[in-house]
Amino acid sequence: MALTIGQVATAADVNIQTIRYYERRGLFPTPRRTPAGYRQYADGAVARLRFIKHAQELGFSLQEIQELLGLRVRHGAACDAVERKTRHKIEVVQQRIRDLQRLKRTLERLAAACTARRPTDDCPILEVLEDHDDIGH
Amino acid sequence: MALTIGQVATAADVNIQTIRYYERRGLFPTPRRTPAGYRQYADGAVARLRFIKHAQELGFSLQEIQELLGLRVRHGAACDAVERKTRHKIEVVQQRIRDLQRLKRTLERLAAACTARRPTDDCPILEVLEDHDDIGH
DNA sequence: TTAAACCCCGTACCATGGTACAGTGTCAAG
DNA sequence: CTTGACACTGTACCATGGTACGGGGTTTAA
Repeated sequence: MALTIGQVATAADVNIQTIRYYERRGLFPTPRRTPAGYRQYADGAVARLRFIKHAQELGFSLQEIQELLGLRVRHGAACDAVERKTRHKIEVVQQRIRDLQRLKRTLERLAAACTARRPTDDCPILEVLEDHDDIGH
Repeated sequence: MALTIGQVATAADVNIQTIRYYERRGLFPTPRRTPAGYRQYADGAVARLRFIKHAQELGFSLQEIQELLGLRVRHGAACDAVERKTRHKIEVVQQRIRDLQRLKRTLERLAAACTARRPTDDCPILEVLEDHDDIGH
């Protein structure tokens, strides 16, 4: 069951142009074509697009996403490299989570101060930086 | 102790042009000027820049950062609005944390499969995504 | 008092991640 | 056998977040 680019675009809720753009960028495999030159996709294409969208929302660039998608286990080959990349990504993600948690705590303190009608510093959000500066970059 | 734009830029490790760009965008307060028109900054400017850089790494746009920096409690007035905004930001941050935690689990599963040297199907990341897709937006 | 090093402003340019448009070809229903 | 919806390519354009450049004034230290 081959899908046209339009069907894939609709299913994944992206623009047709975006799919072609990804193809040009190398994020998307070049699909088979009909004799007339129409692209033909399998169902997996939709999942791939959804993955890309999701990873983008999480702050990964297309370049990084391309790397993520490239991490596949091919019969033992290059498995070490794949694992190293993955573990590095995990570190980065973990650090981002920690930072966001710190920001959340700061915001919660601010909200609490607000409820108590206690005036805050000029810019309480900057507190998030205390003892924080050069961790993890 | 007033700092020149160049000193601030060096201390915060950003480009001078970037500071002026932030000023134009309204992210950065317009500083006092010397008679010759040179910008004069206080120490706080460096912290502010570092916060901006940091928040960007966490995936906030300059627009969002501007909103974050604007959150403060001013003698009772407009307190409700600030609290509402702050709680909304907390939601946003919490959702981002959840998304990243899910991604981390995904990556961990991939790394584990890799360690086991069990060659999986074409794209293990996609597989793990199947039960991942439309949660939480 | 002059050269280096800094600052000013305005404008142009860059990368990323798309999105639109023009001109053309294809397919399927009436 | 035509009309409308869709596809193709190529190129131009958009927003965001900067960065560089040109043409000028200022400060500082030899």
